[in-house]
Amino acid sequence: MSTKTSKKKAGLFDDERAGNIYRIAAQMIHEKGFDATSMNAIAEAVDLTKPGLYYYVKGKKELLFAIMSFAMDLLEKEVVQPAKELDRPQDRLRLIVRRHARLLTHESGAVAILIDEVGGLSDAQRDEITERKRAYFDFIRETLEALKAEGELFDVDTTTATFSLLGMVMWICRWYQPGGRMDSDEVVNDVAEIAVRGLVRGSRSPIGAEADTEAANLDLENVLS
Amino acid sequence: MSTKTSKKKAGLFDDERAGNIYRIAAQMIHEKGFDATSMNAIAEAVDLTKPGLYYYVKGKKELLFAIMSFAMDLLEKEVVQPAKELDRPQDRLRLIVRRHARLLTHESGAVAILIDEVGGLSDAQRDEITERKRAYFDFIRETLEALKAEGELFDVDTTTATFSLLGMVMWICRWYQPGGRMDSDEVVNDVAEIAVRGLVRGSRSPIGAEADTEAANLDLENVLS
DNA sequence: ACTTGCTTACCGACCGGTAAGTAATAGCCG
DNA sequence: CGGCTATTACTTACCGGTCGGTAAGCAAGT
Repeated sequence: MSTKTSKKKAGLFDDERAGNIYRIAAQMIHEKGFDATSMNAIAEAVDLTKPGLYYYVKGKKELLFAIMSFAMDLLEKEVVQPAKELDRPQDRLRLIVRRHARLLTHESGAVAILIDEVGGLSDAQRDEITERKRAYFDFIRETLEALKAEGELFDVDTTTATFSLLGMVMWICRWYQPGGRMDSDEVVNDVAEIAVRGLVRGSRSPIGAEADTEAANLDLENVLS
Repeated sequence: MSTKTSKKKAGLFDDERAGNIYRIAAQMIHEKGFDATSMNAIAEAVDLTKPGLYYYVKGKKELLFAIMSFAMDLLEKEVVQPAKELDRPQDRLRLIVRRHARLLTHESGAVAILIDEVGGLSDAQRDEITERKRAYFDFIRETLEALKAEGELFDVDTTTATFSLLGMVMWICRWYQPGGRMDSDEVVNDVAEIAVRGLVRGSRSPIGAEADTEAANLDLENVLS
C-alpha cells in the first residue's frame, strides 16, 4: 500500500529507477521529438521491455506531462523564486535570463521540452502546463512593466519584448552542445547581456558596476547566479 | 509528354492545384507538427483521398523537402539578396531582422517550418537544407564580424550573437497571430530594435536618423523594407 | 501465500504508400 | 461530324509495418 516507502536492496528500486526513466526519456524526447520517440525506444534505452516500462509509467502522455511538470517546478524554484528576492527590476531581469539560460545549458533535458511538445499532451494536461507557462510569462512581463515605470525600458511593447527575450533564451537548447567548443558560462553571459542591453536603457553589466550609487542593492552572488 | 504545358479549363488544374496543396500542407505542418500531420489529413484538407494526393506528391518527405526548399528560396530572395545591396553592416543587420520577421508575420506557413521539422527529412534532404541554413547563418555572422571590425559590435561571441538574433526572430512564428490585437508592423519594429540595440554599440533607429553624417548611405526604403 | 518487478505474446488503430480500376476529357483519324 | 484511343485526375481497396497499450504469466524476494 505504499507508493513511496521504497528502500530495498535490488540494484535500482522503485523511485530511483523511475527517476532514471524520466531523465532518459526527457533527453530522448528533447533530441528526437515526442512523436518520433516510441515507448519501445524509451524502454530499450532503460533496459526494459515496453510492458516493463509501463510498470513505472501510466502512459505516454502521462510521461510527457510528468516531465513537463518537473521542468516547470525547476523553472519556478531556480528562476522565479530567486528573482523575487531582488528588488531592482534590472537585476531581476538579468537573473531571470541567466538562471533560465543556465538550466538549459546544464543538463537541458526536461526544461528544453517545454518549448515544443505541448501538442503531445491531453487537453487537460496542456491546459495546466499552459497556465503555468503563462504565469511565468506574466512574471517576466511584469518585471518589464516595472522597468518601464522607472523609465528604464526602451519604447517597446512589453509583450513583444517578453516573447523576444524568451525566444532568445529558450533557443539556446537548440544550438548549444555541452561538449562543444563554447563554454556554457560564456554563452550565458553573452545571451544575458544581449537581452538586457536590447531592452534596458541604462543597462550596465553587473561586473565592474560596484561603483554605482545603487550598488548596495545589487547582490552579485545572486545576479550572476 | 508535357509536365508543364498546363492551361486547361477544369477548375483547378495541375500546377495551380499542386501549389494549393503545398500551401495548405505547409500551414498544417506548421500548426500541428510534421509527424502529427498525416497524409490522410492533408488529403482531406485539399478535398482529395490519399492516393489522389499522391498523384501530386511523391511522398511525405518529398513534400516536406519541397516546402522547406521553397522557404529557403524565399529567405534568400527576400532577405539575403536585398541585404547584400546595403554596404553598412548595421543597415544590413537591421534589414535582415526586419525582412525575416516580416516573412514570418505575413503568411508564415513555409518559412516557419524551417525551424523545426528538419528531422522529418531523409539524410540527403536534411544535408541540403542544413547546408543552406548554414550559409544563411554564416551570412549573418559575417555581418556581425564586419560590425565587430568597425568596433560597433558589443563584446560578444558572434556565433552566440547570431543564434540569439535568429532565435528571437524565428520565435515570432510561435506566438504572433495575424488576426490578434498586435499589428505586424509594430512587432517587426520592436523585435528589430531590440535585436539591433542588443548587439550594436552606436545603434540608432533608422527613423529620425537622417541628420547623421552617413545618412546619405542609408536607404530608408530598403532598411525599413 | 502474496506482492514486486518484470517478460512473452498479442491487440486494434493508424501510418505511409500502392495496385488496379474508372469517369471525364483531349487529341487524332476517317 | 462521329468514333476510337490515350491521357489526366482521380477513386476504392488494400498492404506491411509500427504505434500505444494490455492480458497473462513467471521468477524472486518477504
